[in-house]
Amino acid sequence: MGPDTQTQDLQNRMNHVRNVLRESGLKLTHQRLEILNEVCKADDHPDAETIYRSVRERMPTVSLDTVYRTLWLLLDLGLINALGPSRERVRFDANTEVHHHFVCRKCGVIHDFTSPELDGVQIPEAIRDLGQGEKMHIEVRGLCRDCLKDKASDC
Amino acid sequence: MGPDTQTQDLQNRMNHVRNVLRESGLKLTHQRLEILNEVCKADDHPDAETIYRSVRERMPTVSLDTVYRTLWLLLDLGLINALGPSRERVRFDANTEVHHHFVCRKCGVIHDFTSPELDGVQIPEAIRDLGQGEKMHIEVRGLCRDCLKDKASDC
DNA sequence: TTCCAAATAAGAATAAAACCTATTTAAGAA
DNA sequence: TTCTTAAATAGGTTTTATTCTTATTTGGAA
Ligand SMILES: [Mn+2]
Ligand SMILES: [Mn+2]
Ligand SMILES: [Zn+2]
Ligand SMILES: [Zn+2]
Repeated sequence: MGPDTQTQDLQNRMNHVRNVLRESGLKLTHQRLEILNEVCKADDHPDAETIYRSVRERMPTVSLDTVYRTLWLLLDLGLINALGPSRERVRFDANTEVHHHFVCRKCGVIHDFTSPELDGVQIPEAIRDLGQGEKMHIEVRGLCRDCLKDKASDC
Repeated sequence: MGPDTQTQDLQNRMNHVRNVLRESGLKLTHQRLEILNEVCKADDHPDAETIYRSVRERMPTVSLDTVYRTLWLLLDLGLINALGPSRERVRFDANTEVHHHFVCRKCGVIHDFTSPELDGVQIPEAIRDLGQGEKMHIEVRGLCRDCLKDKASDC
């Protein structure tokens, strides 16, 4: 993928986000566009502080709070992803049998599940180039039954 | 699994940990055994604070710091697992194509990878009972090339 | 029983993320 | 264009999960 294609991609991306924001009745602020631009340019999974520092080069008065708010907003809109669950503390699991987790994105409850298909999944060969794989974590995120019920009764 | 089997299981578990600690030249303190007991009894993925409160009922002078140190120790020994961000901040990813992550447990670097097998994995039916699955996160944890090299040169 | 490295308790420190509020601004209406 | 206002921001403060510091205690070997 050449630099032209990449630039084109970024343009498309920016336009798409502009549309989503507009359709959601959200304002297209300079801050949001700069932050979006930075997170789209990065391919190394930056944290909020790193994005903050980059944005500040072009926009010295931007606040860290705005960076956080904007990133959570883009996440809610499904325009970016987050690694390592936010607002969560570490939780411990003494169950060492093979099993996986369903994590509720609203209340944070974690349920175990097993699944013949997933239980059999092995660490793929492809990661040999990246390092030595030790453990695989498979996690499904969504809304638990209780939170679905709460949402339904909000009408 | 009846209550007797469960008690038996817990006993086996405790004995196993006693052996691992002894073999590693670590002390079998009352605190460690109480904390281990609590984390093994729980099946709801408790956080450190919750374990702390439970342990404190039987051992009122235990400190939160000891709970944390013990849980990280058990984790290092491979006797329990951790869910969520340990010592890590949230990181963002604007790449919305289907892909997965290799996370180095030492330096925290995150690399993308794709794998025909994993890319095809769907959210299993089994979680219907638990709620509405929205996204699947597959993550391989291990040591990256650089950290492997560092470890080798430590000799 | 004695001894000491390892472990702990208690309190202080750190830092990621959220909160508060006065001020600014995007964007629709006039 | 100017006016209007709810939404968004800046900057400072607060919260809180986790780690650090240090004086004291203790497990376990001799
Ligand atoms: Mn589990
Ligand atoms: Mn990625
Ligand atoms: Zn929930
Ligand atoms: Zn590494």
